[in-house]
Amino acid sequence: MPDLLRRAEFLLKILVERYIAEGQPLGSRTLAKQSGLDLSPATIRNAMADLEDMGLVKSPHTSAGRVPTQLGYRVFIDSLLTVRPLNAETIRQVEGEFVVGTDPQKLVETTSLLLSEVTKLAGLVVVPRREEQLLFRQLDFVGLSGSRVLVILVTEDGQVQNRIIDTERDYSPAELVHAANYFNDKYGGVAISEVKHMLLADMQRTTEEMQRMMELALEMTRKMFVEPTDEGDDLLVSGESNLMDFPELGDIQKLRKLFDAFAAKRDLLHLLDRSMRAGGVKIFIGRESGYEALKDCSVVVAPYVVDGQVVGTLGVIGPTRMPYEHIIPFVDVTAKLLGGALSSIGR
Amino acid sequence: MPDLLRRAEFLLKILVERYIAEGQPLGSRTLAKQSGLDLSPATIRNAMADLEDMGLVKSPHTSAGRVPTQLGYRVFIDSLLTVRPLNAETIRQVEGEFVVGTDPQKLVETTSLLLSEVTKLAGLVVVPRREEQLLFRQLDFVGLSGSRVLVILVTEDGQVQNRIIDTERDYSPAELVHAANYFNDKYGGVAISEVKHMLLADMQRTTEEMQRMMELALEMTRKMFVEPTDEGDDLLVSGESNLMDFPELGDIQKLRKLFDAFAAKRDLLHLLDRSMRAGGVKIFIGRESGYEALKDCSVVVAPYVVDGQVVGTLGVIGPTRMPYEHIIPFVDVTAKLLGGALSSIGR
DNA sequence: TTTGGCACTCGATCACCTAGAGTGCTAATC
DNA sequence: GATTAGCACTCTAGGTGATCGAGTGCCAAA
Repeated sequence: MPDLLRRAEFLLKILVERYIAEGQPLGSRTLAKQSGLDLSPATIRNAMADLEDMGLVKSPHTSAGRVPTQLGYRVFIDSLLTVRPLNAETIRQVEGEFVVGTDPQKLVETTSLLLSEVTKLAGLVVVPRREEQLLFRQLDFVGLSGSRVLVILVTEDGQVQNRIIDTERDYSPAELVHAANYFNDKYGGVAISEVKHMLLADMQRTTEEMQRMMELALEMTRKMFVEPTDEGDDLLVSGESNLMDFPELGDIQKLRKLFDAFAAKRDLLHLLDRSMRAGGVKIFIGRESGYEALKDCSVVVAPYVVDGQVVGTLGVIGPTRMPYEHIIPFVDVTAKLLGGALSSIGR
Repeated sequence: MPDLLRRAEFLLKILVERYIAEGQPLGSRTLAKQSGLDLSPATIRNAMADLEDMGLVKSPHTSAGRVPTQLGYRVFIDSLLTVRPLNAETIRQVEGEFVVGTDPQKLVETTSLLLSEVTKLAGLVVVPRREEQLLFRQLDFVGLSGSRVLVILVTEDGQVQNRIIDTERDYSPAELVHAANYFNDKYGGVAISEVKHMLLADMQRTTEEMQRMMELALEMTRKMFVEPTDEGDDLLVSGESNLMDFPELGDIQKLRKLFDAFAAKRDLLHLLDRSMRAGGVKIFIGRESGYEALKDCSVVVAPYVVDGQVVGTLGVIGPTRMPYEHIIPFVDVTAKLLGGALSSIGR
């Protein structure tokens, strides 16, 4: 009976759409009107009972109409959702934010803000620190007091990282310059992960053939590259407070959990990392994310591509009841625009 | 009647202390017991009526006892508070967090976290970007694609700032190195504000005597130094979600305003900047801060001193009803410890 | 298969009451 | 003159019960 199934689906679609728009449980009477199907409320009731049996809708209590379940949202998004293309106005406006050649850090911050401001949800951007994919460009050593040295690492895409390390003895400025030169000549343009390996290999070699310069450079860089950096990718969240406006998250306890998750970042990062592989927009509804704190939230994310490489993901987080038909295309184009703006910064 | 005044003060002290501890309005009966004064509730009632006339306490409603007003807190803090010295245990534990010679950025992040974790309030640290006080150390130019150049600025205290600028033409790597050397020789060790002035002066001079190198260095650095950086000082907030646990801030609307203030940073920065001048701990109670969003909060801040210079402030923000006797000394020593750890990083 | 009808359930709202905490005032007491 | 006991009063919190309306489930008729 594909016809009946069709109708049930159609009703589910209407129900989810209306619920997303109004936030109120839908009763059979209103649904009968909204559907435009010229069916009596009683018929709708039967259909709703079926949907409830399938686990797609549920009622908060006996006399309160139906709301979509997590599964209901899933079906809605997977096969019923009609995505609205973004209006040209918005696109143009958003494009203006992505000035090619801006400092990558700034760009990423702007993007996160943009996401949250346009959607009125919380914006997420994963800032890639994936050393594997970064190309080494140049290193600088700056001597500080007490045999400490500031190491500045520049990658091909214009990112700058710095770290203070302790060395075993004092080095003269000239020594530092020489060491940096030596290092830059040897490793310029090599992938950072590769630099690590080469470094380790060099250290294995017999020390007699090791020039003093080499030795120095090694000491400097060992801590920079080889010792574990506590920070992997970083997560940028903005507009968290937007989430306080949604009555379904109005419970302070829930909010507290959610905000703690933002502060901890770890779980969220893991979630977003998982969606790097997938091309295009990915959506986690409620518990699908696997994190208790997000059980009443949906996460809409898309990976972004820089110079042909997927380097990170971005998206938004909000209540399960969010206007997916607008959010999805918006996250999609934002990912494309950010990727575009970040590409071609290197040489 | 200094005796009567004394007693009123004493009662205010007891009242504030109990209220901070319990969070419940205090009635005359309980206060009579707690005070240990062997007075009947009726007498206490008279005294409370006086305190109310002075604007130091108020009752939320007719049958609910008294709570301190903003002014009441002020008087309490200014003249009645007995500050508890930190216990040695805590001090040692906290000292362990401040490893001298750590990357300043990391240090400041740790401090903010520490503040929020120990106090269970929100931690605040102003990260100084006051160029006036920074000494120029070294500059690097890294050529990127499309006649863009990455400028890396290192200050004497080991901070690194970087910025991408557009140049008028392509420069060769050799040119960039020369320009950097030229610049570093000329300005090394000079205060950044001074560098700005010298730069402007140099630009005024007749161009004929201007070497090509000079011209190049100028173009590079003009944007870095002279054009307004949008970011002044930066504010680091952590543990915001701690504030959600306080019933007096339980109103979602209030929280929303507060969190927006954290995100905007501007007002908070201004507030904290104001307290830089004052030596030692400064406290803003409720509306004293001048910001509507903070009307139910108190801010406890202290400036921190690096190498004899006040460079920033740090502190906590929480509900007006917070345990000042612990918070105040804790903010105080944290400021001292951070200052100490940041000192002597340069050479 | 659809529909009208009907009994039923449940939440929200309101009026109403009561208990308890605390006050302010007055008159008596130390 | 300060302190206190006593008392009438006020206000909130919490509970009860009634009512209303929305919505359901099910059955029998169309």
